[in-house]
Order: sequence, then C-alpha cells, then structure tokens
Amino acid sequence: MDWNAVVAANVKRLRIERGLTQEQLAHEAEIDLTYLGGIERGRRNPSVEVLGRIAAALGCHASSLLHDG
Amino acid sequence: MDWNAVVAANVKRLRIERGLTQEQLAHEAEIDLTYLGGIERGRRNPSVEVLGRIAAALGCHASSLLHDG
DNA sequence: ATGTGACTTATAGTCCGTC
DNA sequence: AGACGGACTATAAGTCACA
Repeated sequence: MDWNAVVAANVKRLRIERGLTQEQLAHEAEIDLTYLGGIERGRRNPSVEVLGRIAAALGCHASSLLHDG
Repeated sequence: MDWNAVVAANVKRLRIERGLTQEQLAHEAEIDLTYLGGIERGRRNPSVEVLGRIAAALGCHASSLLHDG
C-alpha cells in the first residue's frame, strides 16, 4: 500500500471540493506552495504533524487523509 | 491538536490489545525498537510511510492510528 | 497556478549502550 | 519488557529559480 499516493489523492480531492488553489491551501496550512504540490503528486512522505496541519486547513479530520478509495 | 500524542496512545493501546511487546511489533513493522518506543511516548513525529507499516503490523487501517478518543 | 530539480538544515530513523 | 541517551546516517522539512 502506497500511503503517500493515498494522501496525495485525498488532499487534492478535498482541496478542489473546497474550491481552493494549492497556493491558498499551502498558506492556510503554513507550508510552502511547492512542498504541498509535491505531497499532492505523491512525491513527498509527510510527517503526522504536517498531515495534521493540512487536515486543519481543509477543515477535516487528519484520519480522512488516509482513507483509501 | 497534538497528533503525535494521538498516534502514541493508539499504537500503545492496539499493541497491548494484541499481546505484543514493543520488540515484536517493531520487528513486524520493520522499524527500530527504540524508535517505536519513542513513538509510543509521543516524542517522535513519524512519517506517513512508517505509520502505514505500523498499522499493517497491527492488522489495522492506518487511519485508525489517528482516531482520537 | 502548478510541476520540477536542486539545494540546505532539521529531524526521522538506526544502532550501540545503560538503567 | 521498556525508558532513555549518544552518535551516527538517511530522509523529511522547507525554500528557490524556472518551466
């Protein structure tokens, strides 16, 4: 199971559902725009803390970002 | 929200429910024994990939490790 | 608005030990 | 069986210029 790909898909899906750009979400989550882009492409292996910040910015629970489809 | 503390509590609870030692779980998850100990004490900030390996070793979904109580 | 490579610094993660 | 520390090495965190 490639968990980074799961996180990537969930972050991208939820971000678009909320009508946010990568730039806006990155700003909310207080992470760099290019770093968020890397996460959405599954090229990064973020820590639990970063996952939590992104979840908070998306207004969802951190565990939601690990749900596979 | 301190997600590392949430992970710590969940890993410890599930490991004990399954009657495993830290040593056994660390071996199953292919992570270092002392590192797993640090995670269970909330002193570490593991990556999503490590979270997935621990979840697999515990026989649960990775998102379970982020459920708060 | 996003993808990418290269980069530096911080810390994840391992291995040795002691208590 | 588990907490904790020191000294490492690998990689995450965070940033940039440019496509």
